[in-house]
Amino acid sequence: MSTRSDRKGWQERLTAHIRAQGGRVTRPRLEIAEVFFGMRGHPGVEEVAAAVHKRWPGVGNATVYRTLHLLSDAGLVEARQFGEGFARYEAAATREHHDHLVCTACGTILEFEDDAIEDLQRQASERHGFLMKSHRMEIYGVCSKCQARGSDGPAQRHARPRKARARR
Amino acid sequence: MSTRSDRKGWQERLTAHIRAQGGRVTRPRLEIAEVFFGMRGHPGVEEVAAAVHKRWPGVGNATVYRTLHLLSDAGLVEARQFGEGFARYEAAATREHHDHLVCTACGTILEFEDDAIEDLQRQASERHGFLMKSHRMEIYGVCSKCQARGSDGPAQRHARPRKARARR
DNA sequence: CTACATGCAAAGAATTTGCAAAATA
DNA sequence: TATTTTGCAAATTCTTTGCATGTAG
Repeated sequence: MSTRSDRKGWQERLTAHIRAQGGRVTRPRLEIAEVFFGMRGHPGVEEVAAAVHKRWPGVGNATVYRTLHLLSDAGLVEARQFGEGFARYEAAATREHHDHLVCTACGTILEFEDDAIEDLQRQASERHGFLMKSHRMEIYGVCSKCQARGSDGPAQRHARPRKARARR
Repeated sequence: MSTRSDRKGWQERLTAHIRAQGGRVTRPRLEIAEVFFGMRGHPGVEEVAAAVHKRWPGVGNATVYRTLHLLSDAGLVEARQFGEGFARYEAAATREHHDHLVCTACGTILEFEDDAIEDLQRQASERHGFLMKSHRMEIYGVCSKCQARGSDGPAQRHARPRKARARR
């Protein structure tokens, strides 16, 4: 059953959300959403903005930030923090809930779900009197490809953030 | 057994680490470590700096940042990201491993450990061919006190970061 | 027409870095 | 004394905001 926001419905869902707030369904908003939902992976704002500019030059970065927030408010998108010092976004509610496996060597991010862990998290919350609202979990390690390739090396995530490739 | 870095050993461990790098055991470094290990909770750099200044005015913030990194390299401290847009630190290796329960109403951070979850995380990693190096998990919700007090409200963590109380 | 949205540039916040002066070994 | 550190301020990086102009409804 149902809290679906798959590749089809974002248009209507977004329009509904905007109208509900007395807002306006504008060209840039639709363009940015269009591009975002066409992307794979967990792009950062910068990546989204670049993709948008490729198809619709003239759209300002501030609007990309603002629209991503809008999509987040609409529940169509979720912000993630992988400890890199900037936010990454992903389409929301693709599945019930999922966590991430982040390869510290190549940066690949795999998604996975585990109901047993979900249950234990809920139990742990209750054990401490918490009313669980949400949770996040990331496992950092080396993916099979990098293990085979023997590259345990670079792309240090975790710990000391804000240093990932500079780009200005 | 033994990867202990409790209230006693940080002095020697830090000194050893510094000397091993051909570095110097300086006044500010010891002062900052002293203050940090005397603090409770998961202070952000700002809080650490404030506490340091109270006892040793004249220490620059840059040095606090640099020393916290040093402590991290020495394995005495761990950086955490609770999605607030800034890093929090905690003394490392107090226990085997633990996760966090973050109250979205009052900001309290509780620690807990759960071996069963640890096991499942390892299993999930293996299932996807990952060599797990580390992992982090946070549960966001409302703590018992806030539930009783009926405050589900403010202190929005998660999602839209970088907006938490401004202080300059 | 009128309120909301956009773009641009400036403002902010957290963190890093350059450099001359200070301190350690 | 030779280097490493420190402090301060300036620079960076990501994100938010102010404001004049553009535009959906």
